[in-house]
Amino acid sequence: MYKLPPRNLIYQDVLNQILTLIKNGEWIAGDRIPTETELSKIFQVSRNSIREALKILEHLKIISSKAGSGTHVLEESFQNIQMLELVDTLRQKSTYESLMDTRLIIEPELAYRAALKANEKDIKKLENIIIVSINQINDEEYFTPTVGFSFHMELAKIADNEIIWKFLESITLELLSLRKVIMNKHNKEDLLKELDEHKEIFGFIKSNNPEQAKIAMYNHLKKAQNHLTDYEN
Amino acid sequence: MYKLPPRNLIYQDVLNQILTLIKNGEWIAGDRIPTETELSKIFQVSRNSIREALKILEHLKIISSKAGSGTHVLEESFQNIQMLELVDTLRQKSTYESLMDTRLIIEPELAYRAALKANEKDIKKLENIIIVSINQINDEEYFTPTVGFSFHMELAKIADNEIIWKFLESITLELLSLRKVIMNKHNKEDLLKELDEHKEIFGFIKSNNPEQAKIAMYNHLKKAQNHLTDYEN
DNA sequence: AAGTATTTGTCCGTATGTATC
DNA sequence: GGATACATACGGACAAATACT
Repeated sequence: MYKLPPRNLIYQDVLNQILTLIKNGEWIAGDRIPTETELSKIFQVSRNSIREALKILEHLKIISSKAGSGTHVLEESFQNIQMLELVDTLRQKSTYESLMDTRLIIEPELAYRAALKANEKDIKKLENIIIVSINQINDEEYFTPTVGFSFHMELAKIADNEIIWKFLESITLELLSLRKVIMNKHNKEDLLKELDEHKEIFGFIKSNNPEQAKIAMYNHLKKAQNHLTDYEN
Repeated sequence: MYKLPPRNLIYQDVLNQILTLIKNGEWIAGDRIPTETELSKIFQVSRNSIREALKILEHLKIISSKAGSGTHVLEESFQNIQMLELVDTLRQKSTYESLMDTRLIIEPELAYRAALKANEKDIKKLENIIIVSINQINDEEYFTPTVGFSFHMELAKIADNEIIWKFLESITLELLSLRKVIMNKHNKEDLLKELDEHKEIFGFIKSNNPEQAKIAMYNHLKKAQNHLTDYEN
């Protein structure tokens, strides 16, 4: 026997329909949309279901409801629908390959910038992160697949762009949630190799050599990619 | 008289409290959380208000509710909370300066890749976009601040990374919604200069010269930044 | 395997606070 | 300031899906 497809929930249906109305420009930024009671008549569902859909749209900052004055489409609705699509893409297209490729686009440039901008305090902090990593790897009591994470993130912080920093954090944490990354770091030897590459990048940052830092970062990420490919073959 | 700060909405309060419980690890992925009726007793609010909060968390893919089996914290809750924070950062930190800086990190590398990967069809498409732009600029009937948009996006498409492509789209559309970008393109002369730079980048892509394409893109974006600074002084 | 209990899904009615004219 | 229209919030009821015994 085949399973029936799960029945659509009403609030999700309403949500999608309203979203489509706004996307299609039938309800435009600034417009006041029908009242909850009117919507419940239009869609032939209860006011509760309407409200659940509206509360979601409100949280997405696409609409705004106020007692007395009704519900309006926000001026920023277009941008926030874009955000929604960005999140959808991020969820659907996140594979090991695509995420590593994304890092490959961003991180070499961040290394370049870090080599230009790093001050003494930044250098100290990076140095400390490397020392902690060494200890973590030698202290084999626990397994540490996230051992290199803080080095990459600190480097992004030095590059001094909060948007890219947060974006890279999402990308990298998503990557860590995939099993494949852990395959890449299942023995001490591999972890130490990775650490050596971090040391090399750090050296170029410390000596203010942006071009070399960038190349070293590119090669570092490429190796991780190739290393995994080896395993799979 | 001073206005009282708007009273917190109950569903938002509940939402934040539940989110905090999950962030703090008190409710962990896989856990079944209290029933709606229990929650309404715990928080001392109606079941409707609980549901409005839960529906938002469900849409964020942090929890999942099913009739009969209750509400559970999803395995991907951690990543999706990250997504939430990414969107918050994107909303809060998006200024002309930070967004242009973000493009400056990403787009030169995309130009580099485009010069490596572009096939004949891609070249044709880019060429066509430039021709359309020329016509749009000469056809002064309407003002076209988005005239350069499709060139940049097509280039990102050729670079062949959907995540970065969508990310750049969000960034760029957000940028276009800021008034400042339009200041940058208020006369025909400026638009034609911009177009010339596009032609230059295109030339390097067509002749498979990644290094030059990258440099040209970098300079192109830098000029836009500087141009605006001139206006402000 | 069948029936009962539990839990979310959906609906309705009502009272209250708030904005607008 | 009074009347009206609206969202906010509550409680109760039953249906539908799942779990449990």
